Amino acid sequence: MRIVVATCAVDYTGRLTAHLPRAPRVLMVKADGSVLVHSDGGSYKPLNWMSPPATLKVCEPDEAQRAAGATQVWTVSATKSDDTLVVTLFEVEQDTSHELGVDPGLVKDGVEAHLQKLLAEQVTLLGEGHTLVRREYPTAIGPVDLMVRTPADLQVEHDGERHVAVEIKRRATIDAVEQLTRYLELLNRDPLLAPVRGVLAAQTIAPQARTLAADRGIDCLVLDYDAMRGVDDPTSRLF
Amino acid sequence: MRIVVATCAVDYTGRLTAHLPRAPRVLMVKADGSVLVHSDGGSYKPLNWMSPPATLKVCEPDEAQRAAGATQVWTVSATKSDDTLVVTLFEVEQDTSHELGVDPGLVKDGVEAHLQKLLAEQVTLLGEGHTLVRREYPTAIGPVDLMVRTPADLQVEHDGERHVAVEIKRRATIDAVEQLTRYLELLNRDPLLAPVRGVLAAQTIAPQARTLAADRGIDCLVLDYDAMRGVDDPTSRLF
DNA sequence: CAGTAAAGGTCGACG
DNA sequence: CGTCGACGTTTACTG
Repeated sequence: MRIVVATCAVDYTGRLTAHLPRAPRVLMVKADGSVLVHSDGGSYKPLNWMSPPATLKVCEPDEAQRAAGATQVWTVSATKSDDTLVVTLFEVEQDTSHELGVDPGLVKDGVEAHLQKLLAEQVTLLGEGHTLVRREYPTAIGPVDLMVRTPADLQVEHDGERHVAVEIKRRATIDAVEQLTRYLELLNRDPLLAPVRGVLAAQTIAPQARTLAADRGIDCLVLDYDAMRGVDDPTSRLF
Repeated sequence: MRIVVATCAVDYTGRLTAHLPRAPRVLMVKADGSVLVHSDGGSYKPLNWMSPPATLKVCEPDEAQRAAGATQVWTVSATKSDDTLVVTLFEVEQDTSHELGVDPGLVKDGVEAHLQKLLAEQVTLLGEGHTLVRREYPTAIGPVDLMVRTPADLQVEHDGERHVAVEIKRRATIDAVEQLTRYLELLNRDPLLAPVRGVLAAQTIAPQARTLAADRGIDCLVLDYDAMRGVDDPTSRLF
């Protein structure tokens, strides 16, 4: 990993063209040749970058560039496409290299997977007496997030419904409704399951998704992640 | 901007929980308190990060952490949420700070999209007094790049024309003329818009396209990308 | 390797 | 300020 702090101008050509005027910035060159151009603000996304795999070639500035004060010109080329990033360096404040080695990697606990696990444990959020059949219930077109059994005493109320198929999202959009619709069509052909009700469960549900769901007879369930996590284990989430 | 190269372990708690085991990494602390944790591979996305606005608090390591070799503990807290990033530092190889100032900002966009944006801002290139109705003006068959209003005093000159529909291309071919023709046919049925003039705007216009456009009563406008970009920000182009 | 869904998405436009 | 949609999306997973 090479870290350069310098005044620079950057030009990117690829899917689009982009230009960064001359200003002080931080450049990171990773072991695979990828390059990141960061400023002192914004979020984690660099102002400009080159994705790996890529190769960096350092050139001497030409006459005009040298006249403008340029000291180095980097040409970063993508290996698989013809994307190029040209970095013209002026005053270089720092230029250091470090051997980091391969990172052991991130251990993370996802959101949708976690919501699925929590709702599987708190399946009565779908209604008193409901019981989990299984998570990732397999169908020909993919697994349904949750398959749930409707208790006998509620089957009458719910027009004979015997099962509930649940699609879980962090943020539900129309796509989620379409997805669940496809599952329901398939599941309702299964005499061992039908009739199957559909429930779209999410932390937030887009208005259009809600409308489409209503139109399709699919129920919506808004999930309170923090509350569900709290029920799960109030002490487990200090760190 | 503070840049630290150090062996560290990272714990994130927020929408999800994530953990990075002890390893050498690069830490960037931006002026707004945001923090990026980078390894020597992957793409531009950090292994872990904290989005601005955030505050960084440096703590002394506790007994157990010190016993493990920790020298510093950073607690980065989001201002608006309760997300926290805890960075435990061990061997510190480098720790430098740099004053970068506010970045002049990125000039970016796909060429066609950029041309659209520029022409939207410099809509008087279509004629003095013209004003933008909107970009991506929606129609049943897709959005028109620009919808522009003809000033009242020019409507007479232009045979009562009230609006201009603009199709923008980097390089205009016959296809672009056909596309614009379809839009115009539709738009001219709208009593709130009609009569609508068509303008094909591009960096280069193929001779056949120019001929067909003339035949259809569509005007051609050659765009000077660099000049338009120069008007947009005359100081931004060193190269 | 390709296709698809998720992302602590991020970012910008629009109402 | 929230919502919506695109992104040089990137990333993870699955067949």
